[in-house]
Amino acid sequence: MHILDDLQWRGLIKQSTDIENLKEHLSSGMRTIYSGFDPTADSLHVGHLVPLLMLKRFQLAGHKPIVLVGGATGMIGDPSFKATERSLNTEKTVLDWTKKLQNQTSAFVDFNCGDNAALAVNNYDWTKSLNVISFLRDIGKHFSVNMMMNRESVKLRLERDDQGISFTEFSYTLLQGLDYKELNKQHNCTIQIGGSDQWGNIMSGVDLTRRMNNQHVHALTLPLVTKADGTKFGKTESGAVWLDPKKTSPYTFYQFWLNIEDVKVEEYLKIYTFLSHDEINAVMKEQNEAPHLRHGQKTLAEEMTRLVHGEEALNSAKSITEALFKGTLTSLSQNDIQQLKQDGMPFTFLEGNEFTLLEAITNADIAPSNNEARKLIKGNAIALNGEKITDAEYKLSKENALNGVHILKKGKKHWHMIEMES
RNA sequence: GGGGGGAUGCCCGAGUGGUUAAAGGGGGCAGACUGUAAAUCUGUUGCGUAAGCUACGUUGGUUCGAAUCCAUCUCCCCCCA
Repeated sequence: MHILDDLQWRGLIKQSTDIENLKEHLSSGMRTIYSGFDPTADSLHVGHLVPLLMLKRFQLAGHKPIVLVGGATGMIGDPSFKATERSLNTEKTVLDWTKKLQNQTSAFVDFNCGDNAALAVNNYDWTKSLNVISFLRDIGKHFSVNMMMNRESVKLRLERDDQGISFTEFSYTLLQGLDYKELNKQHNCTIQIGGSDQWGNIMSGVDLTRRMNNQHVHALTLPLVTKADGTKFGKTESGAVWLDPKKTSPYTFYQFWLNIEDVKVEEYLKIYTFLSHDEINAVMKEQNEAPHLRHGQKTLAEEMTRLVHGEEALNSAKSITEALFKGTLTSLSQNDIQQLKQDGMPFTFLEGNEFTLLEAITNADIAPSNNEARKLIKGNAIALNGEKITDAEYKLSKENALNGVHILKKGKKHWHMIEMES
């Protein structure tokens, strides 16, 4: 099967330059393909995973991926579809984040497989020595401001009467355009992929490469992944779902996928996993026959957790899930509890040997204030060691603990372990 | 350089001297139903047990009383040059 047909089946193609041409281009040799990631935070999140895994898909199909981390573009800020101007991060921050993203991205493609081994680059390398005059003369001359202003991606910023756009952000697309042109020159890169919001920036590169390198290169964008309600995918109540286990624990990560809405399971299996068509069809057959068993969600959660955090972390995540949602808390052994703690269940140690429920909740940061904690307790939202408690003054001590700890549950699925002095 | 508009709670947004901890919507959280799903319905959403305290860009002022009036500063937007 041609890689493009597979991608099409997975719903991974949104827009592209002449698709027949691109298909032929991919069939007729090993191609070099790139995608860029700007350091806008100290970790990637599940949204970044789509293009990153796409690079991997191309690598598996025999092509050579380049993972670009935007040390330079990250200094400027991409205005595409952003409603407001962003404040600039300091040079030190960007540098720090750049390093972190470089480490993260390298886990998803193979840098050691011969001819089509992946390459990691940083656009800071070819922009740092650029001087203003040559940038404006050599690069800037190829861009029409009229055209740039017509871009859908900056329309919001040009039309809203309470928002503007700085020259800094407006110029962003020139830098990204330059990246493509450079990678084409240095590595004969002929395909760039990115989210559909990147179409404009990618086209800047396609145009610039044609003008400066006299090369016709390709562009391919991926659809924006959304939730069932149409909003952006990858957010939970506590923010983005990060790939960094220190920011989003493997257990939380696993749970995130396990909680996917039914109507989205098939879509995400196709977009995010490397399961074959047959495997996905088989999973969905089971899912549709018995949706309440959530075989689809389970498969998705397993595949993703294994991919991002590894087999061991997956097993931990599964065992916590098992203990919390299947068994009864009172049956947990001392060992199980140690395991839960190790596997990343939120944990707080309290100094003292007796606390009211209210104190325990606020001290463990389960609620931001006493007021909030009271509301939760009154609202029947708190369970202690498996039993609902509605008395804020209920006393927690060593005596009524489970093997030395208290396990608090807020709502349906937020757990917290509390240990106190003996 | 000149002229005009604006800054309100997580976000959008109403409010133009007291009944405003601040309408409405979104989002969040929680409850019911369920399958750790979706949809729906309900409650809640500054801090404080409470009295009360702190809040409407900054600082100061007018007033018995200000998010609302005046001055100042900061920032943003639009138009003209």
